[in-house]
Amino acid sequence: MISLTLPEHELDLEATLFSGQLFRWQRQDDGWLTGYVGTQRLCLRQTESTLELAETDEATVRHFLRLDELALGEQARRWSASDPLFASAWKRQPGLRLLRQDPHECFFSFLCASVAPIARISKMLQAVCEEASGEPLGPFPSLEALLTLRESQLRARGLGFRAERVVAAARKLAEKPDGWLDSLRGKPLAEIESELTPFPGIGRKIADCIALFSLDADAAVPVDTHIWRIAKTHYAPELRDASLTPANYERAASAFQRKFGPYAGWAQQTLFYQQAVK
DNA sequence: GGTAGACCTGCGCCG
DNA sequence: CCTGCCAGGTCTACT
Repeated sequence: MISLTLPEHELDLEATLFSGQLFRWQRQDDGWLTGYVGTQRLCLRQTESTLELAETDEATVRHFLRLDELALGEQARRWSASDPLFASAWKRQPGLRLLRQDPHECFFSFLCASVAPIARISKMLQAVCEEASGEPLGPFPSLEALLTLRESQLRARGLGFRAERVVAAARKLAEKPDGWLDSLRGKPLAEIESELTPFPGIGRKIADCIALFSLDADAAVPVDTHIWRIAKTHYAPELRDASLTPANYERAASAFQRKFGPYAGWAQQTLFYQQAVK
């Protein structure tokens, strides 16, 4: 087993894993948390400023948690100094990081996420895994396995109108070259959005979730109903009586990006958490 | 460019 | 116990 010591407020593992970025991690006995990044199983536990790893190599964990890429504590101090709303959200819940997920799982996770609470998203994804691979809690099924799924089968498992989208999106993804989704990592956000939104069931919000949570687009701000409300009341008051049209989505996201800069997506996650999860 | 409806379902929630 | 509404949106048909 490996132990890492982290600076204070650099990571709150539990809050991070259950902040609605991903939906299939499990709480085990003794405080261990387990989940997959691609086919690799991770087993993590945090006690105060110590992070313990089991069954897992350190490099994989650092890459997944993005530990060496952003000194979150310092960044949060600067954001707190310039914004009272962020300051209060961070004070209540420091250490909320963004993770680097497997784009494949992230793609299908957020395809299932529209108008569903987190508990239901988890349940739907577990059903998808069980139907495609027989293992509800195993690694996320490959595209080949997902291609065997039928809409009727997924509807019977509670996916609702998302069932058709999952089947159609998998088919469309299969037409792309191998590794296409991974190759989007690091591309400009606008390019990622224009590549993803043609997929059935993927609009701008879900494209931004995939970009932010798995493709390193740190400035992406997925404007859901909660972030929209925060934008209207705090960062873009001129939108107070507006509705969430595509043009206003852009204005809201831009307001966050002006306020928080190239890592606006990270700030957004802390604000979102206070509003929607906790 | 913007508005209105439809679309599945729930260890759901409130009255 | 039951109706009605809401939940991390997207898409389509209209104005």
